[in-house]
Amino acid sequence: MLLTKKSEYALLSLISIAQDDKPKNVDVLSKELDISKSFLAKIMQNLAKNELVISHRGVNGGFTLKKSWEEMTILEIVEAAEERIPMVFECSPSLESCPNQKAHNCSIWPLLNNLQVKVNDFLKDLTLKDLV
Amino acid sequence: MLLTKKSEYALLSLISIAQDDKPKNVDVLSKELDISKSFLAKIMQNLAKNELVISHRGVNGGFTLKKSWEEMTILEIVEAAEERIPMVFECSPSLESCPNQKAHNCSIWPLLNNLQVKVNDFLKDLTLKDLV
DNA sequence: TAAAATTAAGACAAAAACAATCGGATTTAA
DNA sequence: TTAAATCCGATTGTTTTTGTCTTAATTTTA
Repeated sequence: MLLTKKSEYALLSLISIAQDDKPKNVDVLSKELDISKSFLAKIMQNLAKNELVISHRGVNGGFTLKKSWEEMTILEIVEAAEERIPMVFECSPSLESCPNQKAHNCSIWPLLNNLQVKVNDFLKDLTLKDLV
Repeated sequence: MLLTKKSEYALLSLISIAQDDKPKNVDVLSKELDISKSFLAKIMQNLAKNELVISHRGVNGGFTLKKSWEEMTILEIVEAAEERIPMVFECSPSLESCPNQKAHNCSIWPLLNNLQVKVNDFLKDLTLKDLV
């Protein structure tokens, strides 16, 4: 599977946060989406590290968007949530990612890389706004 | 990851088989590609079940292509090797594949499904011939 | 016909990836 | 000062991936 539940939860959470002006905390989010609270907390930490959301600690804390929704691409959301880009195959992102460095002479690397580029472009050209 | 080693091995094996007129057996293939023999044997069984190759048992046996390489799409190869279509996410192939049947009212399903269709189309429009 | 070569099939297992869970530390508003 | 909230690292359980092993079935050649 190209994406995991981390991406699903990140996208659904951001959509919910984007539609609220006050900080939204993981307790509320996890109940709203009916998902694990601690698991979501870690995902939100990654979104905060990557500057997609601002975390507000303490009482009445939670998360707010750091960028406007039309500036936030699906690719960067997924990349932050998964802590890597979504990969078609281990070697597909670049020549260097081939485990044996044989990609320059590989009969299937061009295929895999072409698809990877298409996937990246698709996710890069859509923003959070397109989902809401 | 969208694809696993099953697809990698299937594609590399078929490319090798396509370039030979005699049946090629898994012992030769696994040495040529430097991969596990029994693992490859199971993948080849799936390709045979899906009528992409013909298996020849006994002495001087092995596998030959069942269709011409320009008729064999990458999608059907991958589908046979993985025993399912490569999925963007668990729900992306269709409305029915949403575990909760909530896809018709889901804010991210259209995104996931759109990408799934793009991936399918990409793999469907390429054939084994394009790799050789 | 017998032996050798090969695929077929299924049970089993190790390793990696995925999906959480938990506990304690830190920060902040009231 | 206390309750509410995030932060962070360690750990655990489950599922998927990537094989291994064994036995059976089939085919060819000698």
